[in-house]
Amino acid sequence: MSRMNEGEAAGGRRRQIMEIAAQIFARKGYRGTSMRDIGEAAGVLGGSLYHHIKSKDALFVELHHAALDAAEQQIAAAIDCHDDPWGRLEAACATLLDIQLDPHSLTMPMMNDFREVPERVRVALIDRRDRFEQLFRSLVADLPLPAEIDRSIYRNLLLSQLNSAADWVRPGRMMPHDIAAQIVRVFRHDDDDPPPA
Amino acid sequence: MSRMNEGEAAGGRRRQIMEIAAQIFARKGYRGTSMRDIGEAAGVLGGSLYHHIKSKDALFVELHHAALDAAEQQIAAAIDCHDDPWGRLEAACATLLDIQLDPHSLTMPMMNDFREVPERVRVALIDRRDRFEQLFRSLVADLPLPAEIDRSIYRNLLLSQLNSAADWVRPGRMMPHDIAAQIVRVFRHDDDDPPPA
DNA sequence: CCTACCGATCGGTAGG
DNA sequence: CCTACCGATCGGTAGG
Repeated sequence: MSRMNEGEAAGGRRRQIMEIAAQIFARKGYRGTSMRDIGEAAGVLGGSLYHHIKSKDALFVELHHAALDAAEQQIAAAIDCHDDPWGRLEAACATLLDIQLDPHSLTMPMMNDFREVPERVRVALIDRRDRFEQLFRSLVADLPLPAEIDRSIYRNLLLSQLNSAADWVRPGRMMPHDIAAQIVRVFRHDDDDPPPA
Repeated sequence: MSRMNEGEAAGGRRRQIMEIAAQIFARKGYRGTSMRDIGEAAGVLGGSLYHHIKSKDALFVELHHAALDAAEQQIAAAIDCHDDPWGRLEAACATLLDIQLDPHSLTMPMMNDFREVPERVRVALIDRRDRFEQLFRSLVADLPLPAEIDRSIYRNLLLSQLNSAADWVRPGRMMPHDIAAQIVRVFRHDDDDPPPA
């Protein structure tokens, strides 16, 4: 029993640190977060963190990858509940917004500012994000869009929308699902009924 | 004549430094840009810049304000050429994208990452940006949108779209005006002809 | 997990 | 505009 507690404490400790780090990164950005900040929030000195992690870079990349892994799973599950292409898109948007706007989700909101991250970190982040975006590539491919809309631009517009939502949404004033519904309302254009004048 | 050259050199020197700083800030962000970086690009040591500027904070705020001033003027001029609300919106989008995507425009592209900037700087930036966004508030107010679209969300979606365009647009692959046209195509929803089934 | 420290870099200044 | 420097802070390490 005491051995389990020790093991749990050690294993849980690393995860705890990761979650704390994720929240501070999300709030203050990569450069704005010092190892001493993370240590303070975890109740230890900055140097002590290096028994659990290899470097600040590695910590950040690991967090980013874990966040996208979790997001992919949640979105895939949400999509499966719908058959129609617009319903699937709205489910994906709502799930992603849920993640981006939940302050407890210790997840990805740092997905954006690639500019303040070291070069080697940036290539790892971009590579992972590109794979993530494949999911939306197929969602957009299934939409019955009018021919004059470029699907590549359309997908980028939609994704940058979802990524930057955290910058302007006032928490509590509107639910993520309502915002997702509004986004889909704006992005919805059907090709099926061109009124034969 | 030599006195004019001296005066021009001194006045032009400050402007030259501002333009150089703007480009580096735009590329590497506030925290990622050191005064020594700016100095190097200007051909002087970092400390020497302080004869022209008061502080890094003040320099950044001044650049931000000047960029928004210029953008407001250009957009206002572009809008004046159009009478129909959608044409005015597209002209505004095209002008703003021109500015955001032009690497020579030494303008605002740092408008976003408010997170890596000191507190007092952030409030100054946000305050100025809010005034800038009034321009789009009136543009959106004039649109004949369907009733089920929330104009407040609509405006925020559009603005975050324009702000983040620089993150995904591959320079040279598509002209800013074409992208603006696509954006307006996606955002265009008319209320005028609800087909009486 | 702490103490004690490293080399590097930062924004900024004095004095010329 | 430079030299020479300041105090602060950074990521990270050795040794216990």
